[in-house]
Amino acid sequence: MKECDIMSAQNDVERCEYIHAHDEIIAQVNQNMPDDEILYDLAELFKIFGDSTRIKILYVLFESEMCVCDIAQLLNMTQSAISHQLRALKQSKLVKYRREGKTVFYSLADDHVHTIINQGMEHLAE
Amino acid sequence: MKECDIMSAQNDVERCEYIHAHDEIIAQVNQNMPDDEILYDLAELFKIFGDSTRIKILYVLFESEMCVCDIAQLLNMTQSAISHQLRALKQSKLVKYRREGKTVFYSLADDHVHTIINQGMEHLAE
DNA sequence: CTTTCATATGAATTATTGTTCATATATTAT
DNA sequence: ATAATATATGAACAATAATTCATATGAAAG
Repeated sequence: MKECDIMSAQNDVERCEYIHAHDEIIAQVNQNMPDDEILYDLAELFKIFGDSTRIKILYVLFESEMCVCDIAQLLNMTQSAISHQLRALKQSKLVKYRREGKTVFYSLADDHVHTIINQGMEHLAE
Repeated sequence: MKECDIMSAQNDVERCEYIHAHDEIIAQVNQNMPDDEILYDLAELFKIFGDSTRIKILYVLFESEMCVCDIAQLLNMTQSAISHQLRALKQSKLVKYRREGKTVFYSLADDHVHTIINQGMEHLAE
């Protein structure tokens, strides 16, 4: 398969008879749609909020910074499970941590977490 | 295994020697933590945002209501894939729809979608 | 330096999820 | 009725992800 065939194959989607969206709208979509890479990252970020264990961890951290073991006990889960999830939260920069001897204290990284979760809650409440 | 064993087994989590969180904090966490069912629903909601195809659909709908086929063409995906994802968005009440003959037009349900996505974008930008 | 405690991590397993394919439903036109 | 078009949906498959288990790392104490 030649390169140009790959490109044209990409455009070989089923088409409906009438396109309802006007050219103006299509132009606006193309203009305002962020790059694929950014949209991918955005989805990855929301994926992090899409697990009840991580949501619970964030709720715990709303109250105070806390060490891994305390979080595990509060949520009645294993240290390993919590540690794995904290890693995900850390990689998304939703939590930060500081070490104090053997203990590692985690806390919320910034205020977007609050806003995002609150908006989610509001949406559910409707 | 007796019932009471199941109950007590639940509390048989590894414990660290020192609990750092003070009683006051633990009480606050227990008080402010929503019910498990709500936290589960919240995670389910964010799961919907956690897929780039659905994010793209939402971005398209930022511009205008649109029919399934137009969305499929704009995103260069099959009608079936888009329809499946629209169902997920519909079930989470993130989009609504109206029928006009053979065509079904989808649009954003409320403004939480904007806020949530914007906050996500802001977080990424930091 | 060895032991102990808190945390992190790799591998395996199980569960979930997105897309495709085939087909069903719904609406309009012939 | 029948055909044609737009959308929806069930089943299968492939890809991801959460938890567990075993073990590694890192820090403090003996």
